[in-house]
Amino acid sequence: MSQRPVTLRDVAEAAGLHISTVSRVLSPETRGLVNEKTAQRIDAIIAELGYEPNRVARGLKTRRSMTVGVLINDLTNPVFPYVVRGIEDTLAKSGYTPLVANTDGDLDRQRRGFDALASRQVDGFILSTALREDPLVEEILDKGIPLALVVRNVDNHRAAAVTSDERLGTRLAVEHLVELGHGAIACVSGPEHISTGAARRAGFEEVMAARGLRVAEGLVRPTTGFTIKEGQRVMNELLDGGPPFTAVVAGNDMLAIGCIDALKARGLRCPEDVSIIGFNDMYMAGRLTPPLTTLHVPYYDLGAYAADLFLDQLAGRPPREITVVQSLIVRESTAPPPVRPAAKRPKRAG
Amino acid sequence: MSQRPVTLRDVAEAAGLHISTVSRVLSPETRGLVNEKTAQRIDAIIAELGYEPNRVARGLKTRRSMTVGVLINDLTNPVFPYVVRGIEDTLAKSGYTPLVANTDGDLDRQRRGFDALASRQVDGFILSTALREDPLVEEILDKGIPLALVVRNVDNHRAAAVTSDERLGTRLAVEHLVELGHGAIACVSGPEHISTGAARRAGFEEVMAARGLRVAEGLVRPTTGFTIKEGQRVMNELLDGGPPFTAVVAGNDMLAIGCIDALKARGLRCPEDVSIIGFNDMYMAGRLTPPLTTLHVPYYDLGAYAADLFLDQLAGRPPREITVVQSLIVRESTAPPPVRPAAKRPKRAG
DNA sequence: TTGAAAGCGATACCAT
DNA sequence: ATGGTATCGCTTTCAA
Repeated sequence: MSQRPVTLRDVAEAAGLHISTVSRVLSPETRGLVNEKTAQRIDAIIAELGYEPNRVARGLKTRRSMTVGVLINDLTNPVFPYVVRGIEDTLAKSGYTPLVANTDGDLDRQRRGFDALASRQVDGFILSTALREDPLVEEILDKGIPLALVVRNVDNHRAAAVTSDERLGTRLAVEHLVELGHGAIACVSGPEHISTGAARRAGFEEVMAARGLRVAEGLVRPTTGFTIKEGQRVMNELLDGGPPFTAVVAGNDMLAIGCIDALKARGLRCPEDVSIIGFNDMYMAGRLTPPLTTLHVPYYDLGAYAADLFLDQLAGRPPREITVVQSLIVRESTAPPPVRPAAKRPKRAG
Repeated sequence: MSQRPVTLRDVAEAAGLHISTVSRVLSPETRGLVNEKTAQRIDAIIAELGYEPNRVARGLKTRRSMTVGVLINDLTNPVFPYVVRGIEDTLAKSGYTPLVANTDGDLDRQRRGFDALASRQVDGFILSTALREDPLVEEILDKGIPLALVVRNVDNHRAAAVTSDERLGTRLAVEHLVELGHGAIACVSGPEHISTGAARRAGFEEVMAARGLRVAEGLVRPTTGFTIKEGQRVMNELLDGGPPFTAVVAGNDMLAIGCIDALKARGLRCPEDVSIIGFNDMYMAGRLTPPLTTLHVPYYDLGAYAADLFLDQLAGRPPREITVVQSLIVRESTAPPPVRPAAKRPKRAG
């Protein structure tokens, strides 16, 4: 800001009152202490002068910055902006502002982001970056700093967290495929050190077992990241060497896209030869080729609830966990299996 | 933060020195004033105690919060996260942190966002929300607050701004279509009160004129928003009543998608019946059906440059403008025109 | 080279 | 109901 902004002192002088009286008017809790008439007079002067409280100065005294540090893996991954919006909108209702930093899933960047935000005196953190075992989460918890996890959870469940029901999602996914007639289903499941990856894989195995469906050795393939490239790589492995299958449950939409790419590269078609189902229902998923069948995850709500959990802790309430439902969105990447079981490891097309 | 954090005073006491000496060590400019030996001793103690400066307190004194308010139309629009990342990465190098708020293109929300950030003592603003005539921009400028515009510019060019070369983009778009053999080209151009919308429309008309191509009355259609819905609406109008055309330059990818939707709804095909080209090369544009021919805009760079311009002003340098190039990405939504000129307003399919 | 003290803008406790 | 004053954590000018 450039022009010297108007301060409490300016208002006090204009009102011919002491600065502390003016201060009292500002806060709802203390406003009752001052004569209603003078209070209103001060209100008028504040409006006239266009006074805006300096929240930084206030924070220095109250030890509350009214800001929340938000660490996000990657804002350019289209699901996270929804999380951030949910956080932002909910926080705003309580006068809080999120400070968002990207980590790129990089520990160094995460550290720097954390430090930068901490030195800005954020009142706590919301993280979408948790690993199943996460030193940063432990550190924050140990320091007694308010924390809410969103999307990804830690294994020890020490922290407040909002996640979506992966069990439900995988069940819906598998049942959908089974209903279409699939029996040999593969799982390209995402990183094992991240709760969503592990939960989707575990859920898959559980549900398959519960339905009495055998999962052939080698049909469950974790990846090293939720990326198109990993989807391609693992799908190629599956097609090259694994047992036959007619459908795959992918750990998220990016992996699903990668799987489809790998299929296409060999002249195989989705869903005619192999059905593929993803997770996230990410932006434009319904407009891809083919439109993706996927599990919708309400990311905005995840963010909103995470903000709630965060605010809860500031109010002294104990941490708790919230789980939101996933819902199946059937589009065109899934269909009945081919009559002659597909994906019989054809040689590379051409 | 919960545990009482270690302060400068703690460090000073531990060192048996005065707080101001310790303070001097912290800042590169004043560090020279203190005995190198004691400076190093203080460094050690700082490390040992895990002292982190309280930037809020520092800001109160220096009147620099080292934060920048960033107002974004809509973070869930996949181009803006790239802008934000560019801003964030560049700002970080100078120790600045962006505070991001969404406006939803809503004036009220914009005001609230601005106020919230201003009261947090941001050192200035970066806006992606500018209208061609924008009261908020004027206000910020009039107050002498550092400001950089990104993506969208104001007509009076008073502010520092980073935009992409719409003229170049439209030229590339039109030339591409002309080379394919199109002559009757429509323009679904986006809102006129936003610089990108207006510039793309103006560029279109200019380039068409320069190539000696007549644009039939009614083939240039501004929209009220950069949305799929608007694309559909206007494309329907075009197909219902306008003169014949074989291609359309859409104001952005969302509009292009809407156009394609409208086409499909009538049993018309893109690109066989009508070629469509968009702007932005947004996330997944290459994986839509059909993959979109579009103008790539380097949004990350736009954000990075905007941060540079912002920092420039803090350093007292005068505002300037930067323009970055757009590049044509040819995919599958454009093709030679049909032999029998398409889009002859067929009755609604069915 | 280091110490002392004022002050950034606000809050909150103690007095009156 | 209002005023006075210390203080939050740090920077910075002035002294020593």
